[in-house]
Order: sequence, then structure tokens, then C-alpha cells
Amino acid sequence: MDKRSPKQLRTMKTLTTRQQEILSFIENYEWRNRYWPSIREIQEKFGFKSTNAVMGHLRALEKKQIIERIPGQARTFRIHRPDASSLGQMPDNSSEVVDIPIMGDIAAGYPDRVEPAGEIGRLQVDIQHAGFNNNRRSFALQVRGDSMVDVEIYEGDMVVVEPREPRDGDIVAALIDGETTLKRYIQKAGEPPYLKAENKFYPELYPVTELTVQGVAKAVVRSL
Amino acid sequence: MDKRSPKQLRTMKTLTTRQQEILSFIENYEWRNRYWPSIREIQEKFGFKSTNAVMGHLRALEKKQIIERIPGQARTFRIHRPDASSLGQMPDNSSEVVDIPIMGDIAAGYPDRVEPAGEIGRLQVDIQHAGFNNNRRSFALQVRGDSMVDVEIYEGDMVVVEPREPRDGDIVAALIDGETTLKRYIQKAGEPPYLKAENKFYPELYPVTELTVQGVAKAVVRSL
DNA sequence: GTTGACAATGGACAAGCGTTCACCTAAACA
DNA sequence: TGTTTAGGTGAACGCTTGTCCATTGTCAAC
Repeated sequence: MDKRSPKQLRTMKTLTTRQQEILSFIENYEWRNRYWPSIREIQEKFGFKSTNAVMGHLRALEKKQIIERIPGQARTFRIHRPDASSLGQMPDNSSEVVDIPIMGDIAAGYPDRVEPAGEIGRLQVDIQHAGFNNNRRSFALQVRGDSMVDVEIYEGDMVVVEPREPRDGDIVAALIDGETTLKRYIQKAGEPPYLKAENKFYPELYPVTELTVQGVAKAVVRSL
Repeated sequence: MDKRSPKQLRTMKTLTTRQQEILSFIENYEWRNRYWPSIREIQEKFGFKSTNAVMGHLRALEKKQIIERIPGQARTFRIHRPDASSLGQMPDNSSEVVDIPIMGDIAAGYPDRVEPAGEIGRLQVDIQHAGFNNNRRSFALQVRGDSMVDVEIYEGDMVVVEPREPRDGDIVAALIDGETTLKRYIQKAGEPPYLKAENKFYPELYPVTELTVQGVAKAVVRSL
């Protein structure tokens, strides 16, 4: 057991919830806009009534060497996190996204009917390759969870999904328990089809009902 | 022959020398610093005695839709540079799809100079995401070998490579022993850069010489 | 010879924006 | 019980920075 208190643990390198939120927003903002936010923009986003609230968090992040700033200069950040799995998470705040949607959560139906709230980013993918026709309603879906790690699809990856009837062996985007996940579609002759996770620690099998399968995964795109 | 005079040609879409210089500086600045320059920094770099000299060029670039700016906000640029080479060949007018050659083997030099024989397919991708929209001469490279399995890049995957100067931590396409492979580019302050395989069974380090690095990997695409 | 794009000077204003000082609350130490 | 850390309010100061006005000059085109 780690004898240190939660407090002590937090003061070292880990970030507090608030700090993580601030950091995520900053990264997210730059990712969307290609430039950094001003302190007052951060303030506004979090509803602070003083810019100094932001300053406190920035100072903390700077002391922990997560971010670096150039004193006195506007909108200049530098983020030291080579690890950057952060791109994959992007909590919320993606309000002003302009382009074609990456659906973070298509829980409640077909992608056509999804609200803008489900969009967590933009990505235009069109692949004419190996049967991936330049066709209609394909959409990108960002992967959460590790149900497909055995076929090398990881959290944060984007999967291009084409809405169509699945065939045996296809990887499909499926609606299970109100959440869209990736599963392998299995259909043997004379038997009802079912879904299967590609992770040996997830031995679950899922029945296929109407509206379960939303489309077939055609490609994985991961930005580096 | 084009009957229009050089002048007329220039007024359309091409940039004047000065404008090209300004644009290059801005792009370059952002590469190095990860944030945009202020107008006075541009002014100083070019030795202008008035900020308005810069303003004129920026207005011109904006009118030509090369750059975009947010009025009144500091250090906010957005650079739209549709790849000149791709502009001509877009399949149908599906906005900004770029088709990227898939090079099976780029052993003998820069991708520019590669013979069409090295092309084993074409991949039509348009990703407006994480800096990938800046594709000048991007090309796709099919991965052979397992030198990058620790970052989940596998044999058969296609990596989209953008020719440009690498930064510390980038994954780069590098020419080693007459063969193009993927490596991690490491450059610590005050030290010469080197390349490193992302596979714990490949502990090799490689020095960086001229012509070694061909570009920076921006995305992985795997068709399922 | 006039027009218009291009390039640049010089000065000044106002908004954007980072920074700081004083002060407050709550929880976690020691 | 006093002290530290995280989180926040409120207001003000002043540098940074984008913007605008007036003016000058060059060069090719009409």
C-alpha cells in the first residue's frame, strides 16, 4: 500500500479534476481552432467570475511542468505531453465544431438522427480502397473501450463505418445497452447470428436484434 | 498558351514573392513554437519599420483565401492551403478529397523522385484533423516489418506521411540501408537527433544524417 | 497620363489580454 | 490550533497587439 495520503499523491504529478478539465479544454480548443485560447476564453467556458481563477490553475499546471507559457504573450501555450492519449478522450466542449461529425456516442439511434451534441470532432474520411466505395452515409466513430484490442483496434482510434447489412466475420458498430460498440458479427449457416467481442478477457456473446447493427467497419484511422 | 499577362496571372491565386515569404515565416514559426506569431514579430523578422507593412500582406493573403484570421484576436491564424497538386485531380467535386499514392517501396530517394512503378495503389483520404489538412505532398506508405508494434502500427497498415521537418517525438519515415522504415524521431535540446525503433526487441538507435528523414507520419489507416 | 496592384512608412488609438494585489472559503494536514 | 493547498472573487494596471488613417513610391497595364 502506498502510505501517502490522497493529498500528498495529488501534489506530486497527478492533476486534480479541475486541472485536468482545464488542460483538456486547452488541448481541445487548440485542436479545433489551431490556435490557443486566451485566459478570458477559458474563464468564460468554465463560468469563472475572475480571470484569476484560471491563472491559479495555469500556475499549477506550469509548476507540474505539464504546460509551459511565455510570460506576457497572448495565446501562447506549449504542452509537454508526448504521451497525448488526451486527444482520444476529449470530454465535451466540442460545441463549435464545423465539419463532418465524429460520433462519440450514437447511443440513441441511427447516425442520421444524432444530435450535434454527439459530435466530438471532425474528420473527413473517404477511402476508395478494398471495397470501401465512395458512398453515401459513412460516418466515423471514435472507439471507446478495449473490446477489440485483439484485432488491434484501440481506444481513441476512429473507425469508418458504412451502414449496410453485415456478413459473417464483419466487424460491426452495434448498439448494446444504449451504447455503440464494436463487435465481431458471426453468422453460421442455419443458426441465428450473434456478436462477439475481440478481447479474450471479454468472452461475452450478444444476440442480434433489430436495430442492433448500425453498420460495418471498413477502416481504422488513427492520427499520430 | 495563356494569353494573360504575368500580372494578371499573379492577381488570381498565386502569391507574390513577398507574400510567399511572409506565409512561410508564419508557418515556420508555428512549427517551431507551436503557437502563432504576432504581427510585430513578423514585422521585426522582415525589418519593416511599420506594422502596417505586415497588415497589407496579411490582408492580401486573406483575400486570396490562403489564411484566415479572427479580427481583433492576438496570434490567431488559420492556414488553408489546399494542396496545389491535388487541386487538379480531384475525382468529382467532392470538395477537398486528396488522393494519395501508396508507395510500396521508396527505397531510392525522395518520394517526389520516385517512379510511378513504386506506386502500388491509391488511397483517397481527406482528413481535416490534427494538422493533416496541410497536405502538400503527402503520400501513403505501406508498413513492412514490426519495428513499430509498440505503438500499434502493424504490417500492412498504411501510414500517411507528410514531408516536412520532424519535431521531437514525431514518428517519421526514414531511409535506412536503402529501405524506408518507420522510426521515432528524438531530439533533445543541445544534442544531435537520432532515430529509435518502437519495439522492445529492436533496441537499435540510428543517427540522423542528411536525406534520412523523408517525412512525418500523420495518420495510420488500416482497411478491415 | 491615369489607373491600379504592390510595397512600405509613421503615428496613433483602443481593445485584447496577461498579471497582480487583496481577500475569502473549505478541506486536509501536523 | 495554526498552517498549507486547492479553488475562487473582485478590481485594477499596463503591456501586447490588432487596426486604422494619411502618405509616398514603383511598375506594368490600358
